Amino acid sequence: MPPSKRAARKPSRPYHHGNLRRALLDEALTTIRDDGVDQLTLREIGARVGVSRTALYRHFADKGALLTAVGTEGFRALREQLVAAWESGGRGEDAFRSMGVAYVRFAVANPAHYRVMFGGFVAMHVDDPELITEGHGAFHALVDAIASLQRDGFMRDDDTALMAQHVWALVHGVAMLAIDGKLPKPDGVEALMRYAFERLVTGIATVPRGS
Amino acid sequence: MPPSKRAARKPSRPYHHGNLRRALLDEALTTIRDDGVDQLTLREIGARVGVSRTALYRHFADKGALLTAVGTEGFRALREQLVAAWESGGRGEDAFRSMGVAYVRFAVANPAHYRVMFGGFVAMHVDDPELITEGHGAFHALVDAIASLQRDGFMRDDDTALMAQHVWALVHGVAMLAIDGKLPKPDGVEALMRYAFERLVTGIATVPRGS
DNA sequence: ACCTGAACACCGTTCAAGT
DNA sequence: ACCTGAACACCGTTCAAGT
Repeated sequence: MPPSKRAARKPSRPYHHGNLRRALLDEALTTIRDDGVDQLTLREIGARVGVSRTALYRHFADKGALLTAVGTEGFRALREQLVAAWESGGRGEDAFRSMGVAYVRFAVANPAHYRVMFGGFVAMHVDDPELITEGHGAFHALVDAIASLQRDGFMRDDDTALMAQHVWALVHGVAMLAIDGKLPKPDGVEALMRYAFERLVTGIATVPRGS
Repeated sequence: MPPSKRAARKPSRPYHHGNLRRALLDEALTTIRDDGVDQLTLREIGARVGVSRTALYRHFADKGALLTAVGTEGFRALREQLVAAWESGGRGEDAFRSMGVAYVRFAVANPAHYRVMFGGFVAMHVDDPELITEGHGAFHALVDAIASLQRDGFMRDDDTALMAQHVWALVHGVAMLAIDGKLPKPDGVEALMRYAFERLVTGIATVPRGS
């Protein structure tokens, strides 16, 4: 085979990637979504992107760093969807419920990605500052909404962070049960969301709603 | 080296294990507890038990089957602790809270084991009948307690399974946040448990308790 | 700076062979 | 039946070398 045209076209950028980091990350996300996280091999991503097995180490210290970046992107996307649900829902009690639905939907729509974020893979660098920042960001979307509902008198005047942890635990639990397939098909997720969020709101609202 | 005495002692059982399956499983549990699940290699367990690398395949079809057995044992242990908490707590509202505490404590005491049970490792055989049976068993401890509280008029007369899923989601969520280290040290877990179970009971009790 | 191929030390699993 | 060593096809990571 003769050398390809593209190799000769731009000598100042001799290799074929302007943004290899981005390409590798996208490929990793695709692989995780389609095949699951344990099908993710550095060699395969390299091959798919059209690059040597070791080129990845120019952009990520190791496999853990790549997974950390994947998790970071996940928290960013999750926060965006939570904020969107809160704002487009009118920032009231209904919007709060919409946030919960958005949270669970994110996990159900991206189960493997969600698992990387919360799966506790030892390979992941849990102390990475960017990961922590984005994780806090997603949590803060919840804190902000609760604080707003407290200000408007809809929710109990308990410690906001504690309330947010309580809510987070519930939506996280529902999400995990859903993606683990532990809920009855086909409507188990929807049914549990409706029930759980109703009982949640009853538990933390200012005025207890009866039945 | 001359052949050891033990080799000659009992020709009818020529090798050195009466219950290799049990020994392998125990070694796997120890490794998972001490070093985490991704340090678990079949070769290493074999070596630790004093057996060839491939002897394991006589008792487990593959690594996934071993992990499945580990998960199964976990669900059995969890159920035992839930039932113990419920019964020794007097089968009332306090006992219900004790079950929640017992659940979270199990996860916190055995984080790696708990993660195998719920981590969604693709390697695990999620369709294994024993795993499913034990998983259902643990869940049923919750269902039974709730049904009892409903009978005694303490809890709302909603669908018992749905209520149990709601409770399960919350304790599971609290447990996951705890073992992921996402709660403030050193008392974040205890504080959240107190708050979350209080609000949970308020949400699902017959008579709404005020503040 | 960025990328490469070869090499190293692993891993799960298979298989023919021993007792 | 149960166990063994050798072999196979992988994997993450390192490293000297190329442009």
